[in-house]
Amino acid sequence: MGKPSEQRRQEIIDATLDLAASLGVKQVTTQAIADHVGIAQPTVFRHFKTRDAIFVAAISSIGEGLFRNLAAFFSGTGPADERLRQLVWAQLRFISQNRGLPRLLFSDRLHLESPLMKRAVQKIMNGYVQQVSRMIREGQAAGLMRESMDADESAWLVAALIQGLVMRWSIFDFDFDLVAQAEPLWEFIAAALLVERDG
Amino acid sequence: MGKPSEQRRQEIIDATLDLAASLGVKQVTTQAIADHVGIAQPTVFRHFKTRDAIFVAAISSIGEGLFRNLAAFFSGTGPADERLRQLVWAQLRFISQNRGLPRLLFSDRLHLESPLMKRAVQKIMNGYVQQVSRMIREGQAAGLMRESMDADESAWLVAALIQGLVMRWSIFDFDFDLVAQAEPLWEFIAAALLVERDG
DNA sequence: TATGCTTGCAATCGATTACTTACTTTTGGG
DNA sequence: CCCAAAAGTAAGTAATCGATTGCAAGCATA
Repeated sequence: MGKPSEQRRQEIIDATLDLAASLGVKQVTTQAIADHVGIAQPTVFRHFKTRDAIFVAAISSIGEGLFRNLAAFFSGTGPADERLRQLVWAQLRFISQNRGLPRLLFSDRLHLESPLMKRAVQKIMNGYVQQVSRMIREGQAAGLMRESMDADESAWLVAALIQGLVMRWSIFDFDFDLVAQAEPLWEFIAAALLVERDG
Repeated sequence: MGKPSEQRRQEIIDATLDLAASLGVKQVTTQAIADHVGIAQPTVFRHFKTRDAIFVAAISSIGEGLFRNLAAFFSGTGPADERLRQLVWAQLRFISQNRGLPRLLFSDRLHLESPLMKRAVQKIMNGYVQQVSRMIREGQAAGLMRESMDADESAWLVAALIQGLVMRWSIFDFDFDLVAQAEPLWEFIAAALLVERDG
C-alpha cells in the first residue's frame, strides 16, 4: 500500500495549485499532476473521481487558507478602519503568494464548465463579503465610517476592487508587485468609506 | 468563389463572440464556429491562420465597439464628474449586451495560453485608463475632484471596480442586472473621487 | 478561351487527454 | 502469519480537436 489517502489527496491538491500557478489551468492535466506528485497517472483517479473534483478541492483548500489568513482581521478587537486596512494588505500578500488562485479564478473551466467549482467560489465570496460588511457596519457604529454608504454594497465593491486589481496583475503577467498596490488601493477605499477627519 | 473574405471574417468573429457568450470560450471550437456560420470547418482556416488569431480578432473587434460606445464621454464637453458618471452607465450597458467580453476576459486561454490575446487586452485597458485618467485630471483642474487622489492610480482602480463587478456577474451566472449595479458603483466612486459638497 | 487566384469542402492526420480495465504490490489488523 | 482492502501501475480506449492535404468550383483578367 502507498501513502495514506489523505496525504496523497493533499499532495495532489498542492500539485494542482503549483501547476496552475506556473502553467495555467489547462496545462494541469492528470498526467502533469501525477508527474509532479511522483505517481502514475491512473493513480490520481484512485483519490479523485474526476479531474473536476480535483479543482473543486483545490478551490476549497485555497479558500480555507485565505480565511485562515484573514480571520484575525475579521474578528480582531482594534478599530474597524485599521482592521480593514490591514485586511487589504494581508489579502494581497496571501494572493501574491498563491498565484494558483487567480489562475483558477480566471479560467473558463470555472466560469462555465464546472458548476461545482463555481458554487465553491460563490460560497467563498459570500463568506468574505459578509465579514467585510460586518466590519463596515462596525466602523459606522463607531463613527469611523460614513453612514451614507450601504455596508453590503460597499463590501461587494471592496471585493470587486481587489478582484479587478488581481485581474490586472494576471493580465500583465504578474509583472508588478501586487502588495505594493495595497497603498493606493487603501487610499481609494479610505476616501470612499471613511469619514473626513482633520482638514 | 464564395463570399468576399472580409465579410466572412466578420461572420466568423461574430459567431465566435456569440458562442463564447452562450457556451464559454472552450466550447468555441473551430467546428462550432463553422456550424454557426454555415461553412465547413477547414474553411475557417482559409480566413484565419490559427484558432488563436480568431480570438485576437474578436478581442480587437469588441474593444473597438467599446471605445466607439464610450468615445462621446471621453471627449465630451460637459463637467468631468457628470461625464464620468455617464461613462459608468454606458460601459455597464455595453458589457451587459456583449457577454462574450467577460467570457473572453475570464478565460485561461487569455490569461496564459495566448500572449497575443493578452497583448490585445492590455492595449485596450491601457487606452481606457488613459482616457479615464485624463477625465479625472480635468475634474481636479475644475475643482470637482479631490487633488489628493492620484489620477492614474484612481483610473486603474475605477477600471478594477468595473472588472471586479463584471467578474461577480459572470461567476453568479449573469443572474443579476448589471446596469442596476451602476448606482451603488457610482456612489462608491463619487465618494472616493469627488470633493465634498453641501453637508 | 486560357490562366490564375480565391473560396470552398471531404477526408484525414496527429496529437492530446480524461478515464477504464486488469493486474500486482504493499500494509495493517486479527 | 494471513488475508482483505487499499494503493499502485502498465496498457489501452474512446473521443475530441486543431490543422493539413488534395481537389473542385467560381470569378477576374488578359
